Amino acid sequence: MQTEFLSILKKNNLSVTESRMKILELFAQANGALAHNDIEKKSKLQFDRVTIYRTLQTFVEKGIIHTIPTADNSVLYALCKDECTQGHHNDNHVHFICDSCNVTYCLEHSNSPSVILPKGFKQNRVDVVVSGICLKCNA
Amino acid sequence: MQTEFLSILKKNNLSVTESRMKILELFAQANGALAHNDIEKKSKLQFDRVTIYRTLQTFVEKGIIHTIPTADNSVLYALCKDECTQGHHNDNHVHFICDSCNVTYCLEHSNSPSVILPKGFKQNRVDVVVSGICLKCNA
DNA sequence: ATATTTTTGCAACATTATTGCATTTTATAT
DNA sequence: ATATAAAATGCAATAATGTTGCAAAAATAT
Repeated sequence: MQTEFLSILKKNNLSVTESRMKILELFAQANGALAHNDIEKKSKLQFDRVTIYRTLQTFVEKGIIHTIPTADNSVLYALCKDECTQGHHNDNHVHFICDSCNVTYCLEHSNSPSVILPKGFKQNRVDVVVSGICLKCNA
Repeated sequence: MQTEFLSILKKNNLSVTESRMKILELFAQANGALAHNDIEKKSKLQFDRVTIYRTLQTFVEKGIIHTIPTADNSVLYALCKDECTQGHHNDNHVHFICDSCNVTYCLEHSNSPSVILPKGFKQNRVDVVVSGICLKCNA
């Protein structure tokens, strides 16, 4: 596990630091997406707020994590799959937010459906966010 | 126009106040969605920031406007169509954010495609946000 | 082992959002 | 039309969130 995080950082030409390793670990442990605040709580007093902001920003730039749009103003982040590279995210999958437990899932195997746009509109990227009740809460 | 705003408020059992009328007007004038901050700027010094927060919140609750998810942390609001009622939004349409001019459109006639979820997940609502180049910027 | 580069923590600051309460405005009942 | 009740507003205080510069510390390269 640790070695996996290590190779992620190496692969992206990032220095291996305690905070980066820890934050990668938190994402791996989480069964869903994390907000900045979640990370802050889970790593209580371990490192500065600013470090978390900067780490998340770096990870997004490098294509290690991606942001998930939400209707409220919270910014969520989740681990990207291998196909993501710097400057190009391949997060063309559906995100699911559970109304009950509030966990956000990346549904890797539900590809975003294509949308028919009016004439003159050129599509660049599509985000699909479904909300409802997740597998666990439904049981 | 004024009478329309008035009936919207009446219909929702809301007192008719200057700020509410003005904010409805701003939404009607805008060719896209508005952020809290847009409203604050456009109504400079007319009313308090807090009033804007509260008005937006009330409008969302009543189903007069709806929020639009965005990948950055900004919260956008747009007028709902008639089918929306208190507690139930019917904003089942695609939102389009122009990467160039940053205007957000509600594409009323592009219905959100249905998404196939994994077993056990129950769908409640779908938000589709497409980004790209809009009609005006494309010309 | 040392020099260079990068990251971190701290402090200060900016922006965005929330709450309580007194005042004002709007709606209601006479 | 006026008095009363109900609701909305503005202000102040506070909280939460996000950003920047810079010195100290840690990681990498030589």
